[in-house]
Amino acid sequence: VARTRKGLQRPTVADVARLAGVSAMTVSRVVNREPSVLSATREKVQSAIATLGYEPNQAARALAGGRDCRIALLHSNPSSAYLSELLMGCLAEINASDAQLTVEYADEDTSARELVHKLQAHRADAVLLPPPLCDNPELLQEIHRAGLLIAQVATARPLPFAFAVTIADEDAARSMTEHLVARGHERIGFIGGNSNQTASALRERGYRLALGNAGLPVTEALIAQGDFTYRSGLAAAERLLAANPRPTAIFASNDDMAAAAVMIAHRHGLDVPADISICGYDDTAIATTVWPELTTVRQPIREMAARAAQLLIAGVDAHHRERPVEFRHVRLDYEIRVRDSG
Amino acid sequence: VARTRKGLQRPTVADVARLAGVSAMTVSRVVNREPSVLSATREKVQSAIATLGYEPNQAARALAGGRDCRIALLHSNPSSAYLSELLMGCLAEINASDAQLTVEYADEDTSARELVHKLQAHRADAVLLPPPLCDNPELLQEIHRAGLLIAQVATARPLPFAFAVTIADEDAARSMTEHLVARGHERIGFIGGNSNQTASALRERGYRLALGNAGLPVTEALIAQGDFTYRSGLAAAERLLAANPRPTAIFASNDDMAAAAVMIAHRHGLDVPADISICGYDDTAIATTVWPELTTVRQPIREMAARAAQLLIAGVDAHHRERPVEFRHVRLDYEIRVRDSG
DNA sequence: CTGAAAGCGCTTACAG
DNA sequence: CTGAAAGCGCTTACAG
Repeated sequence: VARTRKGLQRPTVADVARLAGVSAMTVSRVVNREPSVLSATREKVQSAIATLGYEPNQAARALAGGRDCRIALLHSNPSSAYLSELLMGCLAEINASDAQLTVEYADEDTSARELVHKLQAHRADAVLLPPPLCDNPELLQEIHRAGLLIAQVATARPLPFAFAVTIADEDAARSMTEHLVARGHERIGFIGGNSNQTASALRERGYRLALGNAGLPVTEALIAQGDFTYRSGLAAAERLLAANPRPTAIFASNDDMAAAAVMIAHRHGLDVPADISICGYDDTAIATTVWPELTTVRQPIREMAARAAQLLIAGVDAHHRERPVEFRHVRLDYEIRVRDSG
Repeated sequence: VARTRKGLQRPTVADVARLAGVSAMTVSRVVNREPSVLSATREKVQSAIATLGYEPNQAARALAGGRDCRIALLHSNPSSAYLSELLMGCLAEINASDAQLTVEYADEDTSARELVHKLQAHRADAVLLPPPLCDNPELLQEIHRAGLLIAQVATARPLPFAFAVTIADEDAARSMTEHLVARGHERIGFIGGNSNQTASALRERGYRLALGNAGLPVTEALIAQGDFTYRSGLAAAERLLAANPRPTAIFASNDDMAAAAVMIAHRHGLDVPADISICGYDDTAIATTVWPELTTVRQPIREMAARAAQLLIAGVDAHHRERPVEFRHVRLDYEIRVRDSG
């Protein structure tokens, strides 16, 4: 005869079982979507769940199930817009299961060893890596050797021993360039991203491809190197505007650099987009806070993070049950978001 | 004789108890820092914990303790920099305890009722509210009536039935203005924040106070209204620069508007800070991504969120144990960060 | 396809 | 100040 230790009791499996006229086991099976339940039984249970407003107790599930999944989000310093999207995506997925999220910061000069130690100190089972960390082979190796599961987000070089969630960067960059071509631009500048991220090369390749397909020349004076920071976009845009004749459009490899290009254009007395079109990449918050708002490639960062977290959680579970882990590489859709800047 | 269901067993209270020669209960007491344990006993236990590398299982604690603390971060749309700081602060604190974090978005026109329903659907026990939601009396009332605990972050109007974590906004704004005065500025423009946030008025008051203290006139033409968005900063800065004579410094009520002011200054061909000094407020990521980097008031958003989460967790626990909840209002320190913009 | 029993690792409520 | 017992709400492993 159980005594009540808590004030406001929530319904439990036992309550649901009683109401549905089945055992607790069966309730558990329905909740966990096991296929072996007769649909008649399933329905009785589901209606009992609905009428009681039953919600499984995650702590009990974790304890009984012997799971305990901690996933770490390891970031160096993506823009805060990127980071908050990553966080929101992870949290949504993590809350649905009974996992825990920890966030770790990786300094430029933190060694792979140190990072792995930090992860282990926090008892992480798996690690979600956004760029540029997802492209650091040494770090990936070290984490893998430590027995942690890995999910690479937005990498161009998915590893055979890691999950990966990407978009088709080359296609996206090609589409964006084609959009500018379709608007009549023939001198289209390009600001490249940091070469330590594999996606950078893909974006440039897409740009070059589109020009080639359109029969336009690829002019090296119209290609400037940036490193994804606003600051680098400033310098790169200056260089591009110094070209003679100057470009009538600039496609930057991310929104921060595109925003910087807008600023430089304004300082040169140019109207955007009347005098020059400027497009970005990512569709982070800055794309809609600057004026004019940026035409950009929407990369579904939040969804990508959610998917990555989901893969990791399932992977940890499989690992736990000593089942083989299948490292899937998932590709999500991008979108061209046309706004006022070009 | 327990059979092993898991592969890699971590040490449990039983293991620690055995090694320390005490009961599991005593281990639990030590872990929970109960004062009633003899220090000799405590030390034996602690050394056993250390040698085994014991870490309590949060799921088991939550289950046995009958707790189950869910805290919701309810945001409308602070800048993503602000949001990611909030998230990081919450996560740090939440992970330390066995709470869960859910993030909810509140649209402009979501009614207080709907929001409360959403919170209840997610079984939130407590809500952390950043501006401007923390200043919405109707929403606060409704949440309170629903029996959820509230923590207001960065409000100027802490409620008697809510936790609050703030900085001294008026003092901070006064200090920043004094800094500009000390640099010899006599015509200092001000860009105000959205009047739906109580902190906005405090910042303006600090600005006016500093001018008064310095014997400088308060010129209404040098005060422009913004709403904390980059866009509004653009317009406000234009207005200020139209004043004759124009200001030699502008103090904006947040970094986004300060960054916008920098952009407008540049468009007017003005050098920052040679021709005009520009200062911000918050010290979010944009302060160091724009060029020149912004002199600003550092508001420790992450720490504020962490503290708020901590108060909420303790509050939920107290509530659970039917102990009285004491609504503390905590004030953290701000800092003037002098950089290149002014 | 469904169920009775045992156990996950901790804490509560009692004793002493 | 410390401990033996029971229980938190669920799932595993085994039967049938």
